[in-house]
Amino acid sequence: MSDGVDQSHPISVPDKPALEGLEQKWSERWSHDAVYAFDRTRDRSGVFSIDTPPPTVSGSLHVGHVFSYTHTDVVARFQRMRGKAVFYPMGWDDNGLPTERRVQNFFGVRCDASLPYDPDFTPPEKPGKQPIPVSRPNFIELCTRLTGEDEKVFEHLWRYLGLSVDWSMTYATIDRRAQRISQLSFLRLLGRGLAYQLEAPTLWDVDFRTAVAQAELEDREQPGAYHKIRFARADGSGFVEVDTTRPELIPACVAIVAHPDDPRYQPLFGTEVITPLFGVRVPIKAHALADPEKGTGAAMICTFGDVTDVVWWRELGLPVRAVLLPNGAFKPVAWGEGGWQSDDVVRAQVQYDQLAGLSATKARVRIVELLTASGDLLGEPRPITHAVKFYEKGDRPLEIITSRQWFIRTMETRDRLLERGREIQWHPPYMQARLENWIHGLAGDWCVSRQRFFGVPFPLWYQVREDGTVDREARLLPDESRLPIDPSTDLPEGYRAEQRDQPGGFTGDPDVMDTWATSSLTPQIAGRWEEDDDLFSRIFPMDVRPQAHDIIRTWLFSTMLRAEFQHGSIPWSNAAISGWVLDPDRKKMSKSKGNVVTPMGLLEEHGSDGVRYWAASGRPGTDTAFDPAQMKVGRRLSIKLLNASKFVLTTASPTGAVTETVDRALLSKLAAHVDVATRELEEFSYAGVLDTTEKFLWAFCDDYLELVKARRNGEFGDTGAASAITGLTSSLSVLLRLLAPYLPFVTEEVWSWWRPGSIHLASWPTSSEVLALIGGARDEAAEAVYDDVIEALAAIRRERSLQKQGFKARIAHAKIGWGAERIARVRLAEADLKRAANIDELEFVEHESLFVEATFAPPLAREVPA
RNA sequence: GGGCGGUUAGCUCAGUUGGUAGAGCACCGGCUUUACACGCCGGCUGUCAGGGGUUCGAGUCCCUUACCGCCCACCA
Repeated sequence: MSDGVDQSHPISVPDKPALEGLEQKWSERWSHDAVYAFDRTRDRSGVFSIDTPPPTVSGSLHVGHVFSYTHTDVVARFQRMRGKAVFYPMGWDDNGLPTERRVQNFFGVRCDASLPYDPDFTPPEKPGKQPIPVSRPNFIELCTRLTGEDEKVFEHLWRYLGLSVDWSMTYATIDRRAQRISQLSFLRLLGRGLAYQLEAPTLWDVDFRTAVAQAELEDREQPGAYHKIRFARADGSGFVEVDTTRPELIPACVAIVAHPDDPRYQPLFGTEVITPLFGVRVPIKAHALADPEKGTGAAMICTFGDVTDVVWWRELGLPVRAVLLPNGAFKPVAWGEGGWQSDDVVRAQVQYDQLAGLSATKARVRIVELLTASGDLLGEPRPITHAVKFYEKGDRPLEIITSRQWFIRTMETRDRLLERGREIQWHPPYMQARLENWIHGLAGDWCVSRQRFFGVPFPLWYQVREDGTVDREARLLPDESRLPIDPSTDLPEGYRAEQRDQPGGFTGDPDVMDTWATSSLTPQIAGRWEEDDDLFSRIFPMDVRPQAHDIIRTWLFSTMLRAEFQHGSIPWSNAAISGWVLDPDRKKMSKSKGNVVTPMGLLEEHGSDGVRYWAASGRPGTDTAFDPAQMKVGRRLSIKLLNASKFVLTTASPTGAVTETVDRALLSKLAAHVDVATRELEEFSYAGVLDTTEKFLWAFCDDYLELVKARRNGEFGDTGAASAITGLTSSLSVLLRLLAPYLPFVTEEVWSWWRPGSIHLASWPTSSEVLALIGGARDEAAEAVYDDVIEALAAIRRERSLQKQGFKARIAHAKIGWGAERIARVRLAEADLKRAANIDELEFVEHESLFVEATFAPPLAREVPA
């Protein structure tokens, strides 16, 4: 054999092999022996690099993680055995809102960015009723502390599952390196004009009080109601009726719009109406986005009720009349001289003051009362259900609020990214459509700033004018060598701490980056871009990005964007998209649905190999049902492997030339299987390979083992025995290595009985290695014999079953009828067949189709020892 | 409304370039057989979602309908 190991290693097979404890035993050994250490001396062509998804540590790991990370690990182990140096880091996504929320609840604190750092702060033992305000640096310390503990739990689970990660290369999305690279990349984009700051209407979560990006939206069906409102025409000639679901935004109304071809409104374009309650004159405008079918065909444009309002506002050149504060409450407004204009400022003030301070929901109730009283609400509100945009982590509908935010230019790069998407090999291929779909639907540049705390700060300051206002154009940028920096504590070059927030001084940018602004740089972070360029050149562009399909629009897309900007290339050559784990009732598994299956419990119950077996049977991109039955099957396969190995290795010598037809056939078939398996694994088709290899192993046990058992034990002489022993041990070695990526624990255990070193560093089997044992080529004649022998054996077994005879019952005389050619073939393995079928005398007769007659020896014969 | 998947045995799913429908689980029957009873042997199970077309021949290719799921859009 050419698996590159010492043949003289002593063999030691346990009496009662078992799976229990293998996870503990081997995960410790692998760690101790650094089996999965990345060899950074290899050049790019000798490396297989993986852009591991960093799991969110503030959530808990669930079955879905075990599922998809197993897929990646199978591929990693395959590539390692193929001889690649596998770059397989683990990252932790500990940055962002989920962590903030967890820290707030866990410690009972609240971040107040205006407070100074308190180096002696310790959180209370138990969180109090009132959250304690802490400074941003203190808050970040608490975040770091909590995520550090979470990460230990995660790492333990991953090791127990058997992920072949190089744990010395772990990163976190909030660690110094991730911060430095995020800030460095941002400054470079800023320098090239690819990042810019703009005051503009932005999607805004009023609870988190932050801007959010298009990619973080989701629609939710919400109850609402159409309110028919009348607007008096300014010339007194009647009313214009408008249906709205947001009557509370009437004070924010800046125009009425209808479709340019709508004959009902054509005569009115260019005229004015007066808003009810507030008496504001607003124009009637024409715009193609207005839908004559909706409501009355005339819509109220407010600043801002939804994203269409923003389009109308921009394209029609309308003024801003914003009423909402960042916390979602109606802001105070002064009407009249120097304030907002109205035909009746006294009334407007009286009406508006009843809304000021209220949330949108409460204001809606109040304004309906006011409109009813004034007679401007026509009829009853008509309840409807409609989709409303939410921040995916939020609880209240998004508002649109004008604020100053950082953006990364994406719109002009869209076509380039579509091309780049076609350079990537997608697994499965149809997932590429998700990316294209998303890119085609992009509505604007990527808003990357968040008004939060636990994230990567924007690395810059602004000058404060002598009048105390901030000059946003007078940016103070740090030297790249200082990164990472926190502008809330670090100082811009040439300034003193006392000048912070003082007239003539400076102030730090208060925002942090969107979590995807950091996550989009995982290849650069893991590969230590601009820190260890030698390493980076050996792993980038990476080989594969494994991820789920729901974050193609966020993580996959943004990573491609950053790689395009930073390197002018794709970030990886393959995208391996995993599906979800579904409940038995076909719903996505989630904690909120009360699926309390913990991964560790599963691993302990079914064994890591059993769980991995289930996971690896899920094909790329395909949602897979959570199925403990499959884990049991995997466990049985593992046990089978232990027992079959025990049988084979109990007599592992002397080996010799593979002379017997049955042995030659098995090896010939195995060689063909190895070729297919290798080709498919190169294409990430791990599930099919597991399926076919499992079937091969099962047939190996049930048929081949039974056929050669007696011969192996020496019943037909030394030559036949040596042939069988070579066939058995060689194919076992190959089968173990084929299964090693899937069942790393049990295969390692068996390997340790007879081979030195780890199976996971052994070479992947090749067909030439196997064929070398039978003269270097497939033996198709032997394979044909084998197929016929198996068919005959099955027929004999069927006959035995029909006669309700146990295996110990000897067949004194058997007659097989079959075609002449097939009889001739079976005769080439007659001795093996007779012994496997427990036949004393075997007679062949020519017959067009296969039949078997069996005369069993009298029951007395059962007592005769074989 | 646009896009993408899916629909095959009671369940979970395979079915490569068209060529007599498969596996595992479940179920039923038999078997203590020196690797394994966590096992072995055997058996039962189908209008391949519906309709139409191409073909000597369609689960497979084309058209169409229905249903399920996901992504996106719609939010007056």
